[in-house]
Amino acid sequence: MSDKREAKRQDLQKRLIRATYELIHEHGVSGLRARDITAKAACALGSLYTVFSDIDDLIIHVNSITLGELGKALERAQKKADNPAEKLKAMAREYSDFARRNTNQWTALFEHGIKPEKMIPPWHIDDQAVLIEHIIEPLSQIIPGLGPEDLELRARSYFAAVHGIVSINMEKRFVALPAQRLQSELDQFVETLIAGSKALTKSK
Amino acid sequence: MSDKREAKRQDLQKRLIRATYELIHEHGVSGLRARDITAKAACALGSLYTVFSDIDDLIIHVNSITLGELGKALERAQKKADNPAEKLKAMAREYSDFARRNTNQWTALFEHGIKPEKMIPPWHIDDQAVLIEHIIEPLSQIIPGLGPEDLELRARSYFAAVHGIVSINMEKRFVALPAQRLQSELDQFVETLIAGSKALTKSK
DNA sequence: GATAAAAATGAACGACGTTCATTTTTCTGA
DNA sequence: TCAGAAAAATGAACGTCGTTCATTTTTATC
Repeated sequence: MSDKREAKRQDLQKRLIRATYELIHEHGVSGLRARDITAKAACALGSLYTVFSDIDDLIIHVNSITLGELGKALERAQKKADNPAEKLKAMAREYSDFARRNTNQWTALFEHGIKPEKMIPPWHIDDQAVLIEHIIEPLSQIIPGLGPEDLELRARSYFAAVHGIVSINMEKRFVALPAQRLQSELDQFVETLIAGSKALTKSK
Repeated sequence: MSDKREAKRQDLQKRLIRATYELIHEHGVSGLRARDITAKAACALGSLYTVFSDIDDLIIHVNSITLGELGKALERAQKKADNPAEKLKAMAREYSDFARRNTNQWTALFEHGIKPEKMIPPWHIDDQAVLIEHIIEPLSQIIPGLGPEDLELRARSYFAAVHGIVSINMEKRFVALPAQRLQSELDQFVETLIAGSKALTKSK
């Protein structure tokens, strides 16, 4: 058996990621401490650095898990609806709901101040595709005749717009809308976007 | 003269804010150190805490200055255009340009992870009104017959949407669009929003 | 099972924000 | 004008934290 080492290594990784996930879930990313993580993972302080380069590295792994969960939630929401416009509205609603249900994880994912000097690993950037991929198909039905790369760009912008509305309501800046009000505002917003898209493609 | 104390106090405040402003402008908020601030302000380390409660307190003051600058920029952009739709587009463009020109300040303003436990002072929340106030009037011409509070909410959402698009392009998440491409995407986006607003108000 | 290689450990380091005992400056009133 | 009180400035010291590293423990090889 030559892979007991690898097995232990992977187990340690898993325990550290799980511990970080739980600490972020419960207490948020801002109070995250290396000593708490290693205590929860039942390993020594230094062990963290034999498996991850950084605490940020660990946070990024948790963020990828969060992206996976968010992707599943968006996919489910979209599958329930049966026409493109309803799919987009359902996803916007689910996005805001997910942020409300998992505020700490969501904050870690989007508001964790990245140190500008070091790069985000490519695999994590790939994991962010879930934010957009379920938008593309319904959008293509609403705006037919758009090339694949224009379509993806448009999907990005629409995601970013919804994200902006949700995130401004999650932060303390401005007054936070009650959940009910935010949802109707989002509905209205997506409808406006769809109506505008249709109007402009027709006139062109 | 009984106010020499007050004068010195205010001078110290000004020097600390100016020093923080310059350090953020040059090196960004992430590398900000109390020792650098006080060195630049030519005072002792401890003096910072006789005038501000925190480094965060100081950052908030700088953020309010940035909001003022941003507000002026948006106002100028809006004044140059001569119809509501062009005003909104000009402001979206200027918003993205401002973020590009003053990336470090902009990041400090919007992405500085706020410690969730302590409150943002009311005067700083008030200062954020500049982000919205120049949107309201043009928007009211595009969507007539909307009550003042609905109008303000709508303006907030539209600002947040543009902010979302800009901020996703400023961060490393997803690929950053070239400035040119972002501007045309923003133009397109604002036009879509306007067309959609008009279409929906007409049909209702 | 002896030896070498790899990994785990936690004490120690360095950087930082904040505090606090001490010194310096300012104010008061005779 | 000056003595004494009040306020403010000072920077050394403290505590917390992320990260490193010499040492110990575990695993692989023959």
